[in-house]
Amino acid sequence: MGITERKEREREEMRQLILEAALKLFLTNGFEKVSIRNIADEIEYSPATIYLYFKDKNELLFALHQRGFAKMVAEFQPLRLLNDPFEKLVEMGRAYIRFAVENPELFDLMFIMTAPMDKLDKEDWVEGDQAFGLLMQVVQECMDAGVFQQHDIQSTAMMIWSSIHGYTALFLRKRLGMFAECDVPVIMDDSFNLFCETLRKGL
Amino acid sequence: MGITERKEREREEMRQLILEAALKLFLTNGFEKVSIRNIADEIEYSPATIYLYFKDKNELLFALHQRGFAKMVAEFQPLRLLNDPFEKLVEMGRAYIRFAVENPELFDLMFIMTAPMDKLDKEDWVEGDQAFGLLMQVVQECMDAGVFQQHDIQSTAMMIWSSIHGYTALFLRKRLGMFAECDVPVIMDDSFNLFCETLRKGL
DNA sequence: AAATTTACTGAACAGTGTTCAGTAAATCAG
DNA sequence: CTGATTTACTGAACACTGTTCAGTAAATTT
Repeated sequence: MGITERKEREREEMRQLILEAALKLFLTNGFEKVSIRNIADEIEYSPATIYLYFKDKNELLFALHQRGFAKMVAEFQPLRLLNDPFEKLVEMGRAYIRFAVENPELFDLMFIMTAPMDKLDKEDWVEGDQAFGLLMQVVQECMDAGVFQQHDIQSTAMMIWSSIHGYTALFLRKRLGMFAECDVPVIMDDSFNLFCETLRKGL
Repeated sequence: MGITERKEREREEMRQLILEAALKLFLTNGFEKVSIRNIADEIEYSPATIYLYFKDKNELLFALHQRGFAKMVAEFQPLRLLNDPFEKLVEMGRAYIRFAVENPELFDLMFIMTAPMDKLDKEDWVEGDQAFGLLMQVVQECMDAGVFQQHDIQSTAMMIWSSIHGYTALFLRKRLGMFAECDVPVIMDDSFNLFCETLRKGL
């Protein structure tokens, strides 16, 4: 009975169609300014239809959020080639910041916006979990290689992630108004390099 | 002609009345769930009245945001008594995190939400500027005392602020789902202590 | 061919931020 | 004190928002 399979496939195609349209609109107009009606218009369906494929707007956002992680993980792949674990860590941080600056809307959805996380009960956040696992792995390598002293991995990884995340969060939410606009990138860079140096010397 | 003075005073009182009501509602119900109409109801005025005192919702939010900074600065005062500059820095970080955890809505407004910063043209962000100045001062003291090596102050202060801010941003936006809920505070604390230790050794 | 399931929609509900003509009171000028 | 003007406020509306639900037309099953 291939008919139910086809139905299911069509259903999945429709979901993807919605997500694609939503992503396109979000990336061009920003999240705040895109409504369910806009998305419905884009795919030439009624707004009510969207609710046949997603429970509510948050679920739709969460689906996009997963796409964001897929993209980020893809961009992290080249790092696997690096041999020096510390260099790998540093480049990972740089990639994180670069991703945030180049994909502000996606990054927002993944790490800053409240909306997509509102419904999540407990440990459904597989994507975040995996990404953090990757970081812990690299940190472990640094410790094994003697670049860092032995410390609790979770806390160490958390410390590094938080630090890197801080830059992006403050930058994306426009909290660096105390610097001249043109100085911001260079200060961010200097600051990041200083952090790396400090880690290498002090951790 | 004391009449214009009285008018001005009454106007300021009205502004404060609105802000007080708004803050009360925001802190009890969260920012997302409070509308201009709610605030108007609370003070028993028409919604349109609020627009006679604030250009739009963002301006109202920005006014509250300033109150948040006032409260934060007040909580930072006891730190002035500390003599050891490094201890001062550490306690400043701890106070920042504590403020975020104990006043999540205010902190959100001050450092995470986009809304209040949307209209701000360039360097209107006096509050943030002052707070950052305070941090730079302490960092300078640490360098002078020989706890840190000499580095560019702005970048160093930025590095420290970002790092501390990262914890709070990830925590408040519920991105620590990879840890068991009960572990979060202890990991945050371990991680913060590790950061301080790393700074002392490596900076 | 008839009955049933599926996919979709128009219209509505209750809410949002914001504007604006209109009103009543306070202030000013003569 | 009276009439004109300014001030403070409001009700109603506009153009949105997310979401629901009865109703419809097509696809599928019987």
